[in-house]
Order: sequence, then C-alpha cells, then structure tokens
Amino acid sequence: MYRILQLQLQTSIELLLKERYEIVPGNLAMELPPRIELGEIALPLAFELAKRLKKAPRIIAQELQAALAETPGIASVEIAGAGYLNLKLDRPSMVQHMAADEHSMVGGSGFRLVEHTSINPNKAAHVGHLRNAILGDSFARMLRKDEYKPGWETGVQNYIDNTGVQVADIVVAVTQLRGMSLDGVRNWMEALHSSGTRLDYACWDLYAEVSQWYQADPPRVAERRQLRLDTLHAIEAGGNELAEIADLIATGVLRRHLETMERLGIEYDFLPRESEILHLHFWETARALMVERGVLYLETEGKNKGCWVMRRAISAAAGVQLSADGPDEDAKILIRSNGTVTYVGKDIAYHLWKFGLLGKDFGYARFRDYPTHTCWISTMHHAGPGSELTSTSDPHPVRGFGHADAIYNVIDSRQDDPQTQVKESLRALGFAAESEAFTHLNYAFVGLTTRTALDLGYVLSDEDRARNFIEVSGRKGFGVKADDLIDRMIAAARAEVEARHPELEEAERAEIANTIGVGALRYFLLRFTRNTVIAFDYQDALAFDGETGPYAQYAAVRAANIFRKAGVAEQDTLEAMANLDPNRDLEPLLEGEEGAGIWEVWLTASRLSLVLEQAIAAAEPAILARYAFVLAQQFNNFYHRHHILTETNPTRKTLLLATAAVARRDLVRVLGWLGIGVPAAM
RNA sequence: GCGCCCGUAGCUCAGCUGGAUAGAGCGGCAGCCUCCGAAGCUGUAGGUCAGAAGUUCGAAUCUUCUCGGGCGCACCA
Repeated sequence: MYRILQLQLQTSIELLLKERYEIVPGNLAMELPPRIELGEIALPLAFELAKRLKKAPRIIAQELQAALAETPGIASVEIAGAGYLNLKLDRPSMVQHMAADEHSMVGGSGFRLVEHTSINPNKAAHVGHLRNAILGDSFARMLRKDEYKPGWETGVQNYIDNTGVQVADIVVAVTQLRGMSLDGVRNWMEALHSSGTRLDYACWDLYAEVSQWYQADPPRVAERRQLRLDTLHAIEAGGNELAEIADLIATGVLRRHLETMERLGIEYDFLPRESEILHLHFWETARALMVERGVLYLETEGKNKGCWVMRRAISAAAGVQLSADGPDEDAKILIRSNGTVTYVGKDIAYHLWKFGLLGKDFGYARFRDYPTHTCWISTMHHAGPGSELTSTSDPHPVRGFGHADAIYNVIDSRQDDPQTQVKESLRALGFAAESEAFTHLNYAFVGLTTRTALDLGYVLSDEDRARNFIEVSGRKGFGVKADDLIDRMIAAARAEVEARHPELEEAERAEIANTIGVGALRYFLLRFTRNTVIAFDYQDALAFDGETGPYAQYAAVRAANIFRKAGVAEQDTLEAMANLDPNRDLEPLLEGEEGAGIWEVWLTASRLSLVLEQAIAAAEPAILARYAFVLAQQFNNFYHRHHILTETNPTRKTLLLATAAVARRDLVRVLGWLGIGVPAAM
C-alpha cells in the first residue's frame, strides 16, 4: 500500500515540477523519516532543486508544500530542517486500505530461470551448499506467482556435474581402494541402504580417503594420477562399466541431495546433467557458432599457441589490437591444444541452451514427484526401454526450460571470473539482450569458526587458529554436513517443544520442532547479505532468541493465539474494519503516542511490496529477512503494550484485532518467501 | 603483478539510488510472569564508521591513495 502511495506521489510531483519550474526530475528520492513523529515519507527534493533553481531549499519547499498536501492519501506536509518536505499519511484511510489487502502488484512477463544447488554428486552436501540452495530457493519464491502477487513464470533447475573429476575420484575409490566391480557396487549400495547408512555420507569419507591415497605413496603418484585421468575419460566416453558405476553412484547421491533439500522445503523442476551436454554435443554446436562469429579463434603464437581462445571482457573493451600488440596472452582458453574443451566452453554451450540460442534441447524424463509437481531430469532424446528413467512423450514438460528470458545463477563468488566469461561470450556473439538478462547471483563462501572446527574434532595448524575462519574442504573431509546440521537444529527445537508442550501428541511435537528447526536454519543463512563471508558457528546457529527465525515465527504464533482464544476469524476482523468511520472511530485511536505504537505496525506492514521489490531488484533475500524481523519486533512491542482480549471498547478492540491480523498476515507472507513456515504452536 | 570483495559498538551484522541525532541482535548491567505463552518486553552502558586527501549545501555511502584481511587470475574440472 505504501508503494501505491509512492507511485501516486511521484506522478503528481513530476506534474507539479513541470508546471511550476519546467523541470523533469531524474531519480525522485523518497525516504522514511528518522522518527515517526516527523511523518511517513520524507522528500529531500528541495535540496536537489536548490542548485538548478538557484533558490534556498527552504523557499522551494514552501512553494511546493501546499500543492503536495492535496495529493490523495496525504494528510499534511511539513517543512523540517534545512528544507525536508515531510509528509504525513492519512492514517485511517491507509489502515482501511490495508485491511482490505490492497497492495501494488509485483511481477511481469517472461520466464525467469533460477539455477541453484548444483552440488557435485560425489559426497554429502555441507553448510556451504545449504547457503546456496537456501538463497536460490528463497529467491525463486520471491519471484514466482502466489496468493499475494502475479510474479513471474519461474523455473528452478539444479545442474548436475555427473561426469567430472570428483565423480571419477569416487569411482577410483570403490574400484581401486575397495576392489568393487559393478555388481559389487550394487551390493554395497544395497547394504548401505538396508543398514540405514546414508550413501552420500559413505562417499564423503571415501572421497577424503582417495584424495589422500593419490598422494600417499610418492613413487606411485604419477601412476595413480593417470588412473584417475583414465577413469575420468572412461566416464565421459560412456558405454563402459566404469561409466555405469559412476552413473549408479552419482544418481544415488543425487537422490540423497534432493532428500536433504526437501527437508528444507527446497524443490526443483529440472536437473540438466553434464553427461547429456556431452553426449548431445552441445559444445560442438556452440563452437561452430562461436567460430562463425569470430568470437573463438585459433591462437598461432605465444604461450597459448595451438589453443582456441576467447578474449576477456576487459581486453575487448580496452580495444587491444590483436595484430599490432601480438597475441592476447590474457585470452581465455576454450579448447586446449590437445583438442579437448575446457569447463567454460561447455558452460557457454549450456547457457546458449538456457536462452534457446543453441538450437538443441535435452530429452526429458520424470525423476522425482513432489506433492505439487514433478522434477524432470535430462536424458538423451530417445531413452531406450528398460532404462531406469522412463522417457516421456512430451518433449517440453516444463514450459520455459531452454527458452528463458532471464536467468539467475546462484554460484559462489569464487566463480565470478568464469561467469563473467560466459556472460561476455553471449555479448560477443551478438546476444546483447541475453547477456543483460544474465545475472550471476553470487555470494561469499561459508567457513567454520575455529571453535566449531575444534568441536568437530578437526586438527588445526597454528596458521589455521590465527584466522577468523576455517575453510571447508571436501578433500580433507572438513565441513559441517547438511543433514547433521539439520538434525541438530531440529533436535534443539525439539527439546524446547518438549519442555513447553508436554501435552501435545508426539507427531504434533515433531512437526512443530521441524518447522522451527528449519526456520532457524534458513533464517540464519539468509540474514547475512550475499557478500558477507559467513563463519559458521554451531552456537550462533542454534540460538533461538533475538534476530532469528524462531523469533519471527513466535510473533506470528502469538498473533494466531489471540484469534484462537477470542474465537474470532482473522478475516472477519479485517472486514469489520471497513464498517468503522475513519474520522470518528479510527482517527482518535491512531493519534498520539499510544496511537502511534499501533500505527507503526500498520506502516511497517504497508511497506511489504516495496521491500519485496527492493529485495528482488538487489537479488538479496537478506533484505526480506531483516524486514521480517522488524515487523515481528513491532508486533511483539504492540502485543506487550495492548491487552486485546480484555479490551472493552468494541471499536478499539476491532482495531487491535485487525492490527494483529495484518501483522500476522504479512509476517506469514514474508516468511513464506524465505521458505520459513509458521508452526501451529510454539 | 592484475581483477573483485571486505574493514562500522566487546562479538556477529544492517545501514536502500549521498540526507536529519550512525542502528539491530548477542553479550554486560538493572528491571518485568495472579493479565492474549517470558522463544517475549523495558531501561542502561558501549562507536575517531581502518587511516588520509578530494568532490559539495551535505559523505559510513562517491573518487584517489595508504594500511590490514579475504577470494580469484592454470592447456584442473
């Protein structure tokens, strides 16, 4: 609702400035005044005009004051300080619009593709992967259609590198270290399953073990490295026992990852795999296009002689001449002199597919059914009978895949360079619009505090101890496994629920503990802005007081409890607000110091769509996390000051109930975008 | 060497396109449960926004430099 007013105000100001000064302002700044007594919208407009009009800001403010006061929804305009125009809103009107759930629309046309998670399917997921998946999932929730907004058509995909060297390492581990054949691997996985051991956990240890093994025997290091390489090539080639083992394990681990993520409410629509990108020859098609357009060229001199390379964005922008300055040694190699393609090359082909520029598509097969939709996986176009994956007759089960209008890649900032490279390749190929619609939603990595690393039993060097955080390392087996963390969060929540609600059924307590544990975890990883390095600490994550998920959940639960005890439906109180007289009933209740405390809850709630827009524009869910906390805080404040159920004045009681209803309604919405549920009780 | 990010209260972090007296949470100290659940609320102490210069009505925010920390920059994936 606040956003609607802002937009109306903007239009009338633009009109006003044109009429009066023949000026078209650029960015019209609107701020929230530092204190609510000053009003609800502050315009520093006069300061900016002062220069252009060569008048004192205060004079200009005075000239605009009267006209602005006539804007609908604005109760009064005051001039403060050196020339601030402070607007006070028509509180009763605002409150009634809010009760009717009027708000600006967030959304637009075009298919938006969010890619996140993308964990190598060779070991268990860890906290760093959780940050990625939670960020991506929250962002997708912010974008897509729901009861509040039309949103955008949104798809979520999780890229699976099932033919990489990490998978090769696991295959080496089972075949060489454990001496298993294909059948042996089947039996092993079978045995793990029946003993209740998580496959990804077993692989976690194996991966650390094989990483050590490569280095363990100095005379044999070269031989083992070669073995690893041969295994990698066999997997890439496909159609052999090693490739089958790789597929068996990678698919098994992938299923585990999806289970882990589902515990956090994270679901996917499509799983494109590296193996299909390889076997469907995406790269060959992309290469032809890149050569044709002169983006990819054969280097004939210098250190990269014999390689096919692409220039970096910086070199291209600087206009460094190829012939005059000799070879561009800074260029990125896409094809090595032995003819093999690099990672960035394959990624360019994949991104041409995302935008529908490749002229090729994956085959699709059902992989996993969620309660409300299906997750598809890539296959070759004609998945043969007897394949584990059932092929589908529908070539495009999810509209928009391979035809995105905007893409968001949730990837660690350590990949800034290659991501820039992919984006640059699109631009260089002449796909300027697509390049612009490419967003690398990057974030800083997650490390462990030394305290947590020591608690987990890791041996740290003196150098490590001197640092602020310890880097996780799959090769060393360092890290907090995602499921362990989720287990501990839920267990901690469980202990609280047991203590507070011994009267509830077992299943009910478990359900509540689950919602709280997951909410606490998601909030913990979302409250940091993306470029902040998180030093993960168990003690901090397990805190349920202060700025945490449970704090916000608790506020929503308290609000719900009021209605349960009152025996009134939230919707009814909101509708009852329309029957109140704005001037006679509402005005007096929203004025003064006490009224301001009530009004502040409404004002904060009214900013919901504005804050959502900002969070989407910045691709920053942390903005919403912060906002959820502020809204909860204001509600708790209000809750503490007003005892609603014992209120005797019926008009006042209606307003107080409606305040709780609105706070709860919008708190549930923001938390929903963050993937945080609200339990039935706490 | 080059590129990107960061440095704000004891600790962990916010601070929107420059705007009013720089804010939260945790921790500390002092209080509040016969009242809708205390996972809550109230009060209090705590800051040379790393440092310097510049841009201007105005800088934590923009520019440059210095110091300190992190991450990238391979014919690895």
